[in-house]
Amino acid sequence: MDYLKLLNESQRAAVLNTEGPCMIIAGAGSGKTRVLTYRIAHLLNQGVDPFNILALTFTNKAAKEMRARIEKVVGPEAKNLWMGTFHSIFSRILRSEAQKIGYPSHFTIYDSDDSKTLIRNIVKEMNLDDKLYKPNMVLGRISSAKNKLISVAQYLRDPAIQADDEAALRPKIGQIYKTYAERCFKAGAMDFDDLLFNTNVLFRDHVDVLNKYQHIFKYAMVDEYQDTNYSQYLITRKLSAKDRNICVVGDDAQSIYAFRGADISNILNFEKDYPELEVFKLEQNYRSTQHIVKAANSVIKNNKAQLRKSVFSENEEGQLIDVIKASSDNEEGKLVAHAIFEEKMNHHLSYEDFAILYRTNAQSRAMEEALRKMNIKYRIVGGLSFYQRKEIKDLISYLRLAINHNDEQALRRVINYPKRGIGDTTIEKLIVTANEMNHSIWEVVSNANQLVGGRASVAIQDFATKIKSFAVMAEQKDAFEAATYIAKHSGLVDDLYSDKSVEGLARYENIQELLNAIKEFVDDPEKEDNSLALFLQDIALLTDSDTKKEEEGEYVTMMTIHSAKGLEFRNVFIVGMEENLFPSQMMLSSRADLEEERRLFYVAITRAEKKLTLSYATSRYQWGNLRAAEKSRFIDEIEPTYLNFKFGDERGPFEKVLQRKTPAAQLITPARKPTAAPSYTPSADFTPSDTSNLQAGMRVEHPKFGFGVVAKMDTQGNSTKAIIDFEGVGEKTLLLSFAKLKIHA
DNA sequence: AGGTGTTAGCTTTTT
DNA sequence: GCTAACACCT
Repeated sequence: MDYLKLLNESQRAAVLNTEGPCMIIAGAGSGKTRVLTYRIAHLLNQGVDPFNILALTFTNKAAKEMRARIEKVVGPEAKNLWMGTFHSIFSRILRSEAQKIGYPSHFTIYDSDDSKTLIRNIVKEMNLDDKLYKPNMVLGRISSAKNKLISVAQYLRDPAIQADDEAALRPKIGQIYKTYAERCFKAGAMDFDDLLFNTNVLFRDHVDVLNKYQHIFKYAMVDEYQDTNYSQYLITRKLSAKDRNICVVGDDAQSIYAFRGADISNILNFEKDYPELEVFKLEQNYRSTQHIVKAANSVIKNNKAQLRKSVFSENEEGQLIDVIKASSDNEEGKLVAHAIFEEKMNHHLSYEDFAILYRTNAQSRAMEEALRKMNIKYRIVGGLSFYQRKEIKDLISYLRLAINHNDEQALRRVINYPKRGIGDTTIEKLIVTANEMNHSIWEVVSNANQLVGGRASVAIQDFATKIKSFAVMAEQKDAFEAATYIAKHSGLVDDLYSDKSVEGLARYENIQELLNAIKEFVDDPEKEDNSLALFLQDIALLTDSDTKKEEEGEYVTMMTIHSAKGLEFRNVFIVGMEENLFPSQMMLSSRADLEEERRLFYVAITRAEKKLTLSYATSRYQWGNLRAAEKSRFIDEIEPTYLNFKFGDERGPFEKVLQRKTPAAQLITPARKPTAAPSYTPSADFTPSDTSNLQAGMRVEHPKFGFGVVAKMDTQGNSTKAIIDFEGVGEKTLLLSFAKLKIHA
């Protein structure tokens, strides 16, 4: 196969330039993956050993695809490449070197749920205000510190950081970081950021290890380089310091992960680190029509911060970009569904040719409903992954605990599920004891006979024995046998099986599905290690898009724009083109944020090959409330010559209810204000009234919210809700059968 | 200790 | 419109 003939001049030059540092600036649709693929194939054909090539991607999917493509060119050799995400490659390396930095080789990887619960627990233990120290916020702060390689000690020492936290009225974040890190370490657990952070620690403190991997990775390639953070940048720099054969591929216009610590200056740093650098630019877009490419260019030129680059297309001019205006999110769904159906019929397409992209996962619902009504099959990428489901997490927690007894989050999850008489107070006690003695919780649990008195002691000892027996199974049997055994003997299967409700049945089936997945893993002939430990390692870094199997048949694909990066579809619909949604409200505060949002739009546009459609609605449900919406500024940034406006029903539900003289104030809930302390103190003699005859307009008193007026009553079946506008608090929806209300004449 | 129902808070995006 | 924590009851 003469792949060199399949490349244009600049692509070929990039492929042939295998020695020394190299940067490929690749515009959208310019054949970047193709270049990377052939570059690796070329290296292999020149006799480079696949074991000496490291290729880092951003998603498992991208890695898998690339490996498959290389395999087509060079054959099974491709299997031996070091190819994967930063997180998966370096967790693999960390496993084999774990002892050097004080971790067990079977360390657990905490997902963000684990991290957040742990932070929530710590905040509570430290008696801090959980309104101020929200897990998301605290974790974000810790995460960005780790991505910049700021250790706990440095964090506490740094006056600028401390001043920041104090100014934000959150001076204890450093302390939380400290406790969080200690607890993770004691639990033998690393979170996502630790995988990169600790890789840096490993390479910094163990030169021999660094040398070893420098020697292994003679050639390194990094895809989506614009999305790397400092921690990742430093890893690649260190690894390629010896041979300097590093090639990075990126497009600053598609940098959309700054929120996760990605730093565009890594590209600039790169030029400084390697003055002998060769730069290649891929500017011809082979994917999209001229209209689409030009529209994308007209959008991105509104950004100030960008590298010089001009993407062009020599494809057909193509159709104009349709803009659909709908009156509500439901109508938007309907119009999009119809448009898809028509396009498919008119052009004899498959549903596989269509993708619906949105800014937030929550937007998928309206689309789903509309597609279902039209009998159009769809598939959703992202959102809640299979491994995030409760019952799955429960079983996984048992498995994790069998492999790593110190895994605190797993232990807390299952120590009393199914119920075995170890209640909250007992668990509380265990934790306090563990913290006092500077032990992991497991150490307290497994020595319960000496450390814990009372009735619960026996239950705890039973639990410990059980876990130990699971560990034995995990060691002696393959993953499937061990997992099946654990599922049964933990009592989890019985518990689910006894629940005969529809949901209970679904949960039971999910457990079956997980066991099937483990069976598949065990049966894979290419795996030489079938252990449970390896299975857990494999799934810890999987995302939803990696999990879903390709189903039979034709499906419209739905996903967020972030997960669409790197993909292409013949017809693309970008929905929810509204102010405060896209661009997101949270990104309007700074120029940099807005520019990232604009790059995101650029990414979305350039996913389309032949036809692009944008849509927006003038009203939309958000958190169960109807809210007015406005056309996104991004639509106006596209040069109008490329646009074709279409309008749906001008008067949608929003306008209609408005005309039915319902006060607008009731329909449009203003953005949530910072909770102002209500100036109400309950009267001592508060006695609830009989509320069975409560009606709109009545004045009532609530022990917590104070005085208010009933705005609306809402009866559904046998439950009645009252929507009450409380003074100084705002609207609350209360279930009448439970709310304590006193009626004032 | 355990179960039930209530309520707050939330959504930006992902490894 | 959903989830996870909380409060109250048995």
